[in-house]
Amino acid sequence: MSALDGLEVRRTTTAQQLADGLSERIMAGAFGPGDRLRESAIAAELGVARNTIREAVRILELTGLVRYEVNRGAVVIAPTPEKIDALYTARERLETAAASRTPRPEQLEAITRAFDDLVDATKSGDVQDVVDRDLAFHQAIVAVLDSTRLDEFFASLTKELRFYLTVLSRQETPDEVVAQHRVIFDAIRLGDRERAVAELRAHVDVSVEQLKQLLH
Amino acid sequence: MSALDGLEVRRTTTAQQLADGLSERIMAGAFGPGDRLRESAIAAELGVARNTIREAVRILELTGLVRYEVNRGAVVIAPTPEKIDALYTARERLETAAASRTPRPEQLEAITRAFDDLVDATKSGDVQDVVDRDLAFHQAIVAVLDSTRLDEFFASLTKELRFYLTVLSRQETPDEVVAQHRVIFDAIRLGDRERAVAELRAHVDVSVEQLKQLLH
DNA sequence: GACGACAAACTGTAGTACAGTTCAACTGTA
DNA sequence: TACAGTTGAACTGTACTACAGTTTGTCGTC
Repeated sequence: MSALDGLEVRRTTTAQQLADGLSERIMAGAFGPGDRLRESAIAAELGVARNTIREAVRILELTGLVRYEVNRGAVVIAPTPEKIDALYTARERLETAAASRTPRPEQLEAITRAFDDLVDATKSGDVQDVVDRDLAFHQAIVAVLDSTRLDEFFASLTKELRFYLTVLSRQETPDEVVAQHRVIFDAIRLGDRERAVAELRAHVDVSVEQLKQLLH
Repeated sequence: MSALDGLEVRRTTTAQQLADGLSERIMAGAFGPGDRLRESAIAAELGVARNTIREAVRILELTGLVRYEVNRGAVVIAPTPEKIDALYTARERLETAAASRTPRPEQLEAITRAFDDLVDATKSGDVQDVVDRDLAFHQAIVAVLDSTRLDEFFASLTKELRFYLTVLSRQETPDEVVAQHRVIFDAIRLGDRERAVAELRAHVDVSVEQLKQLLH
């Protein structure tokens, strides 16, 4: 332990900080799906140059939260049934692939912790927290694949999904959430991979249908 | 069929075109791994403004070919043993997940076509072409997962990989290439999923070792 | 040969300018 | 009233200039 542990200079650019900040705001719903990010307005409000904002938004594009349209600038992504399907299909493939593997002890522990956290969260009743724990549980499952690249990719899917969930403010009873995840968790814990895969598949099917209904 | 089919206006920005062009050059080896992309030099040479180049490079970042370092600008990604491992692990997980599924007839046809193309390419002796067909074959396998998002993700891995392969100009006899892929293809064609998975795994192992040796 | 000062090259950011595009409000017409 | 065409404000895409702060290579010194 050095005396300088934790000390760190501000090794980041203005554009990066802006991107992080904007990302947060978008996730919190400050900009709705389909909204345009107007460069001059943001630049003026935050007191930075327009090209810096432009760069920040390009960084934001990396995370998938906005996309560029020619002559319209950055637009916050909006959920469509097709996008929801594509998102959940990818999730389902990754999670079932993970569930077909035998987790290492520490991976099983991580999944167990994630499940316990989820149960706790449902008791507290904080909807946003439940969503986060829910997604964290699934991330822990994917981690069994032992691939950082896939972890990252899944995290980006999760980020998109979390955004959709936020803006759609899904309503689900905590008991349902726990029940659905418990069967998955039990199957994994008991090493019943076939059932884990089947339950995951069913869980994803239910979720995608619920979500698509919210879009009317 | 409309009378205007295929008619399209040039709906793209300068920055996007620059990004495409730069991507091509990098892939072709005009910039080696670890090289910096100097903004003013490129801007001057191409007769565009520096901020346009900056934007183009941010777009490039999306494809994963370069990454930004604070105060050093854009740097072409360089292969390290860890990166190679991470790349191949992700590939292996996706491909084996795909190989555990039963392909639909048209997917099997696509795989067959890809394999035939690969065989043809080895006969012609064009190394770059062989690499392309090789990767296309694997992409066809991943397509069995039926997920556009995963297809895209795999394509991005492929792009990185192809770049590494190009700069390392791997040498392998065409016969070896065909033989390795034939066992995989045969297993898939015959519906022997277990063997397909095993052969894919072995193939990836061999490739990653070869590639890591090239890095010394 | 290691060290440190110095200079050159470059990035990060600000700010201004302007042509071209989008979009919504307005206008005239059937 | 419905609709086509026009107009103008708002905004994007791009260029150019400027400068502080950082990195890096070089050169002289110990």
